[in-house]
Amino acid sequence: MQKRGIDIGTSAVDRMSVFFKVMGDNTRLRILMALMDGKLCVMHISERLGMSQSAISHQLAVLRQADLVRMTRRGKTAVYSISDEHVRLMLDMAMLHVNEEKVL
Amino acid sequence: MQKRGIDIGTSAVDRMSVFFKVMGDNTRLRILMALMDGKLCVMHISERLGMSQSAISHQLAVLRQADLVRMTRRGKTAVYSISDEHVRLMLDMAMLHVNEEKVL
DNA sequence: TATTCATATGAACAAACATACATATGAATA
DNA sequence: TATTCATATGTATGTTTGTTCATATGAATA
Repeated sequence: MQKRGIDIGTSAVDRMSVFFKVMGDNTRLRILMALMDGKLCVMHISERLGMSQSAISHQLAVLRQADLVRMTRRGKTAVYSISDEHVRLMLDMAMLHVNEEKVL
Repeated sequence: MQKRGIDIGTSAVDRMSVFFKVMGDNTRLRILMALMDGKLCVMHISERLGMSQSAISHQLAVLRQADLVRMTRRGKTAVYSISDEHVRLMLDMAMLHVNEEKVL
């Protein structure tokens, strides 16, 4: 039977599909893009995307689990940032891909 | 309200999330990985993945719509191949990403 | 310690999805 | 043209998923 859902993949392809699946949600991707400009706390993200604190927090949990973002505390607020340069690179590349003119 | 599902995105982020969403399914990703080695017809893919012809065909339709694969006819058989070098590159990069040691 | 502020989490629900099964299409050949 | 082979497609179904609402956690301050 086929694995579905976001879970701990074992094989490389499993891990890849989890990675893409996590990226493949509009809200999560918009969160990541917002974080491309710099660290942000949950409230700011939720204001920026015009979405509830809860919705954002849930998606941040998914991004955290997938190790696409990191969290650090500054007093009461949780500050989120892009996890590493690989993620940045993938986002940049995907951006290029979707903007490229389809030749052929 | 939030867009969900695989549809024709309009903004760059929309198109990106569609791109990642299409990649983010185990079956579709395995199809793509199989095609990395060269062109394949539907039957061969379905044998290789151990899945029904119907399931594969449905997913190929999704991949085709997203322009991740191309189809050409050879007599009765439909031959599928990776659409372009961008897709290859993304797959290679994702592979590297999931295999990299996490050094904080 | 009690309160407040920021975030996280649990449960529930509607929407979206992947697959199976049955059937249709469509190209090649008899 | 009738048949066959390879693929595509429609429908149904169980599962997954994103959001909301309500509530819990947990750090800082009074």
